Amino acid sequence: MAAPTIRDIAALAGVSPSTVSRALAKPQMVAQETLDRVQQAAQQLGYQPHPVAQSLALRRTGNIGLIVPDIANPFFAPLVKTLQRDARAAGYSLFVVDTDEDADQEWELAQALIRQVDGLVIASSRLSDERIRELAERCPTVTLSRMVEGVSGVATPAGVGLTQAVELLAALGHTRIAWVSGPAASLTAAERQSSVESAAAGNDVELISLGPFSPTLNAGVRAAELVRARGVTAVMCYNDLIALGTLQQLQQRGVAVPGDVSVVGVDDAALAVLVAPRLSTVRIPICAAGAAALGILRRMLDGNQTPVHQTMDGELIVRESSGPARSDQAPQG
Amino acid sequence: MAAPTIRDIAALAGVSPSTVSRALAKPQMVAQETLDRVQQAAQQLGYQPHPVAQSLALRRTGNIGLIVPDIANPFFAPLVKTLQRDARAAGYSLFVVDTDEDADQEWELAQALIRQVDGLVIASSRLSDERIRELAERCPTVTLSRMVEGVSGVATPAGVGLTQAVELLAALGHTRIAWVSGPAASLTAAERQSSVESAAAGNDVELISLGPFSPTLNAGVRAAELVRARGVTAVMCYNDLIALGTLQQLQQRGVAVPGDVSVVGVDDAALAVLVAPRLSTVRIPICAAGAAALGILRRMLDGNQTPVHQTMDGELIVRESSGPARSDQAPQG
DNA sequence: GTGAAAGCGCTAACAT
DNA sequence: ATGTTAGCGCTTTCAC
Repeated sequence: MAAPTIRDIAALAGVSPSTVSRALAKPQMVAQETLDRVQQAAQQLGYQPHPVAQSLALRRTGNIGLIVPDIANPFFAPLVKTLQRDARAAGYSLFVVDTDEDADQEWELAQALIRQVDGLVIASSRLSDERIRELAERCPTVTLSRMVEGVSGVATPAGVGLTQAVELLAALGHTRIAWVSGPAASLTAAERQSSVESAAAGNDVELISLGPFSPTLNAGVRAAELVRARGVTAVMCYNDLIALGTLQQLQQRGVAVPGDVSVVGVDDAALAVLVAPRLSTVRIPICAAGAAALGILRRMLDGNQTPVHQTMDGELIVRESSGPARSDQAPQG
Repeated sequence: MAAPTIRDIAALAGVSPSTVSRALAKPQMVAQETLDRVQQAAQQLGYQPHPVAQSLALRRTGNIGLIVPDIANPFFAPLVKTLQRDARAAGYSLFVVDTDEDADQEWELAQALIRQVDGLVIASSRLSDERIRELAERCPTVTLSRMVEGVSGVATPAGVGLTQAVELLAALGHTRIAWVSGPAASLTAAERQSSVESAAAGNDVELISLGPFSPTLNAGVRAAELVRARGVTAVMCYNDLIALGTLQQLQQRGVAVPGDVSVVGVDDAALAVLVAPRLSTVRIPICAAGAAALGILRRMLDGNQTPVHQTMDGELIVRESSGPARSDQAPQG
């Protein structure tokens, strides 16, 4: 019943435990004949190496950790999936941790995680630069959608795409645009907001900032009411979830999209094409960026110590939720 | 730079390593004064116990494993999230593994996982009963949305809700209904199909079975075309993802939902309320069932060995994607 | 109440 | 090419 150990198979094969270890890990270091005996014994006993013991001896867990704010967010879910696959292909297991978008919890979890993994990918962290640096000192780390000086990272700024979005809306005749901002604690949110602000300024559009909002559907529903009250003809949202909630609620209220108001999101989550009208959005290449982050991490684990920074810009995907501004718009106060 | 060990803090506190271990794990077993010294030393050095070493010594990892077919599936994502939270609250970490809906990979991953966790929750497994039993023998296991004799599990059959759905559609005048079936390899798919079949038989409705289809949006898009060709007035789908794909594609093709055809899914994923019309669907209480499974698992880890079986039925949630059958429907061959 | 010693299952020098 | 020894960091008898 108890799982067989390396000693059991050593006994059965009539060799020493270390020979078994060698035979299994480095077959070419042992005589063919011994190899056969060992393999046969292992086979016979159904031997499986004990990863915990290996970890302790090797000082290497074979795990890599991934910290995300919200696994259930359709933006992060595909990231988790690709990273798990990529990690596995590289011989690692992925240990995923969901922080519930809470900085303190993120810190706690990271602390715990750090000892059980060989490296860390931290996506959209809410941690301060100092704390991230502290983690990075104790464990090879690469940040995703966040850049910290001295720590490897892959940034995925939405700025380019957001500017494209503002330009598009301006070209379509929108002069007053609402911006539904993200969580106050999120750096990404701050970044996106300032991108939109400067794009608006540069395109002569008046920007009405609403929020902060948590990055959820429900928040979007709430946002929709505020948007309606402001009488804008277009609304840009911190992310697709908010945008979809807004979109849905606007329609519920009889506001036509894009007839009465245009809606633009950020992320290009899978559901963006699922709603009617399909959502125009700034696509963030999160999976590609995640893969890049993993690549950097692997290089670090192979000894390359110098921090690497990389940037992958988002771009606007125009779909049906954006259109020309209503010309018969009610006058504003 | 290297993390402090128990010996470092022992040295600093002027006691032996074993005392440190006791002080940290069982404070009441050491003198108050020693306790203080140890705690202070630990504090000072920023000591964090090494979970891998603890695991090896304690023969207990503090992890529980969760195997899901697809993390990115909006049906499973919330499950992962709740389980992670619940597990953490109970002092465990959750190790999640995505099998990509592949039985072989599931087997491989399970094998690897089993040694790194104290217990296993397997959701919607594609494994054979024998293999699940084999896993259960080696590691406390509870199945979710699947029942295997001799292994604890929480079932979430859709049968009740599917029957309600067929009854509803029949009452609304639908006499020919399409069933878009799930993956051939999935037991859940087989179960649901037979539930629908008997409900159809019992309600005098003709059932057109289509498929198998993979449980994805894209599959639903394909299914929509088949559905159209069959000239039915209602379609029930293996899950919400397929249903949403179908819904979307039908509308794209100018087929009104529910005016021309009614659409019903299974799961009640978060997006079901996000599309227009909102999707009528059989709600599967997956999070509650997951929590129950975790509860059972914890009891097993606390020594309770006898297998527990539990069932949580799905129920129909009626929304706007289902309505009366068209009366002017084209005659069928 | 505390320390010494053994051991969790494996790997890695170091001998031979 | 193989066995012996020591050790990864922690816990736990077993003495004292």
